[in-house]
Amino acid sequence: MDSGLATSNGRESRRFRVLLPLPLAPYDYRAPAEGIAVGDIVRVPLGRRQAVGVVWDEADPTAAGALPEERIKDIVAKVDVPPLTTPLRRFIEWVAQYTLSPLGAVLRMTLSVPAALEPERAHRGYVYSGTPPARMTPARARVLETAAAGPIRSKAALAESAGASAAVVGALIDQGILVAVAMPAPQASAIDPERAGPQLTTAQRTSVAKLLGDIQAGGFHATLLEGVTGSGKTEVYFEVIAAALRRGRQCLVLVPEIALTAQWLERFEARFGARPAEWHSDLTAAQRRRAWRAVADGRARVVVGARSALFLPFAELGLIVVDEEHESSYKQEEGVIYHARDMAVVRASLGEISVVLVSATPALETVVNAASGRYDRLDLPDRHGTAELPTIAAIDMRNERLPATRWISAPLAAALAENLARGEQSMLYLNRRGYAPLTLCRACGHRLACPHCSAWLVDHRLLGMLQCHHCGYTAATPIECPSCHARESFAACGPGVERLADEVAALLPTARVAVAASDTIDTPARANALIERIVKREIDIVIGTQIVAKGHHFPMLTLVGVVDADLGLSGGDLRAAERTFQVLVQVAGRAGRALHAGRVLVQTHDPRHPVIQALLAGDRERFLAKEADERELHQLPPFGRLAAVIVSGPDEREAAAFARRLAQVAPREAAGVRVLGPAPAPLSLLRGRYRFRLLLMAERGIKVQPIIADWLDKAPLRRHVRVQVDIDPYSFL
DNA sequence: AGCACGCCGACT
DNA sequence: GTCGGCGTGCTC
Repeated sequence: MDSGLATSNGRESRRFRVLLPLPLAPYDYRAPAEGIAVGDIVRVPLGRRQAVGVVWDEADPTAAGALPEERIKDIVAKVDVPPLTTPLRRFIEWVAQYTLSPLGAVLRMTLSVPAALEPERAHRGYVYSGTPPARMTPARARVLETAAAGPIRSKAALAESAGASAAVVGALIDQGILVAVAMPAPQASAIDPERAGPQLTTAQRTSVAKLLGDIQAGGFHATLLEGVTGSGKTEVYFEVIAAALRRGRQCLVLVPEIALTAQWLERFEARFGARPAEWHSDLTAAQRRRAWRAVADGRARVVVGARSALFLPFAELGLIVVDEEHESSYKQEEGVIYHARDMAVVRASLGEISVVLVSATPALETVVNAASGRYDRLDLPDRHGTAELPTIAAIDMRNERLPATRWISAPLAAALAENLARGEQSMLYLNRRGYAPLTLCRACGHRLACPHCSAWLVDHRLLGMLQCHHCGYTAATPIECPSCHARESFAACGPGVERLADEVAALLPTARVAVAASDTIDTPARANALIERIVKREIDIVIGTQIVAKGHHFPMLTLVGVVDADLGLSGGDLRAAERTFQVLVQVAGRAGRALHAGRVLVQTHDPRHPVIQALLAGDRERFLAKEADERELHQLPPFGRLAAVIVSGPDEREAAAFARRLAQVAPREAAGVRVLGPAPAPLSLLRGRYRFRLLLMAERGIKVQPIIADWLDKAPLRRHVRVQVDIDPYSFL
């Protein structure tokens, strides 16, 4: 097609659709006949400002509704960054249509670092010109000495190593005593795939051979790599990474929680001689900028990152690994709502590359996909020979009759005491942060709730405040009851890990106790420090939330107590049983193996529950089979499709009215689709917005996105009311 | 997302 | 009389 146009200056030009990282459709811009291509990142005028966008495709100026030439503006400039690859652009389109999000909103996840698109500031170092300053001071002397002697340093580094302020260095620069020279960009340490890997077991070699075959053959391959902790899954996928690197491709390793990857990074460095690039929310602005650019221009050969790393602009991605693929933190719950594991498979498919899903307890969806042949499946048996699972026993809490302020049963307390006497370590697992999940007034029964959410405020005594776990609202504990004004009338209800620590201290005063929850173990350094203390046996009892469930194995940890196995089994979440089973298996896996047999005690009010039964029997296959039957019977994922439509607004009645309006125009059942609701969402008030949920259930083969799009078109939005679509919802909160 | 325009309350 | 609150609408 000839899209050449005559412009005012008589030269040929072309018209492109440019996608901006905004919730807008692509806009048309004019470009010179040469020099701009699809995929390029460009700066364009937008209103009275400029924006950066991506040349998405060629525009057709003759199409119906096309803007007249005089309304089209010129592309200002090409940004000096490699263009987005075709697979990435197709991926962005795919995610947008799948999640029913505006294309630009998805692009925004790729162009997430505006600063990385600015021209790279030359790294400048400063050297001594040889001319001493008119006035010499001790600080100046130190700076000049440092500048003359050592390697070329930046302004900040010079000040730091000379023990002078930046102002001293700045003055010397201004006077021309120190002169700027270009510094070579800091060289990324080279990841070396040729270093010798560890000796592999026969089972590992078999798995490696299959995965290397996929890499060599090229094209899309999805593989589930399954095996318990210690079976050597990581070594297997490290070999696959090495193979992809040798073929000149970049690799992406997705991990659920970056705070816990310290050990992983060490293992990676031991294998490849250098660290991978990291991508997660805790990066500083400068780190983020550097990482984005390194990924885009191909210097970052391996990236380990949280789910958002999936949208990074890889220049030549050749392999994706999704570690702990069953983890629910792969589900993004805000903005563009997506599941990073599933989108990783899509990304691999569009890029025609391999994806490896890794887990000791794979998600039911993944197991079903493997069984149906969509994914290949590799199994690693326990490398320690016979799978020596710890002995698991249930404690029936209905027989224990504990007072309302105690949660550790007599048998568990006895086991803890015994372990302490033997000098062995124990772990208590309770998935509840803080001291107590609820605070109420003894005088009038008033419960302290979050003003913005329908949730109780959690008492955090270590932080000395009340906190809402849904919106982060914090408040001091009031002195008097806001309802009846009684003083000192508050009672803490229920246990959190902090309160459990008090109970342990009362039961076993000599025990050294550590509490591990995401609010105290929030950085890799802190996680490391705790692990160190446990390994050095400075701690007798670790009390933790699910952050203790995975990762390190402690040989002297021989007892795990699951304080409340029923927590999480209730609550109407279709994956509750599955998740509880997974975390219980992982927690149980912490219990020692080497010299000492591990023991797991599970406190439950429902020892007959299939999850508890399957856990006691150590029979995951049976559990999964039962769970699959159950879901198939009810046409639930992965045997049917679900989508949630969440209506929210600051006015409860307006939001409810709109939700009812949506229900009135809901698609008919005849299409193989059913709509339930609206019902108040389980967190009916979140961050000051009232929320109502409609649930769409469809048969497996039905494409729900066009149905939902048509549906939402029938009910024009009212102001202040917002509609969110969650395809394949996980959390029902 | 910005950034304008626009229409109602407390102040140099 | 203005400064400024954020509601509404537009950007090729």
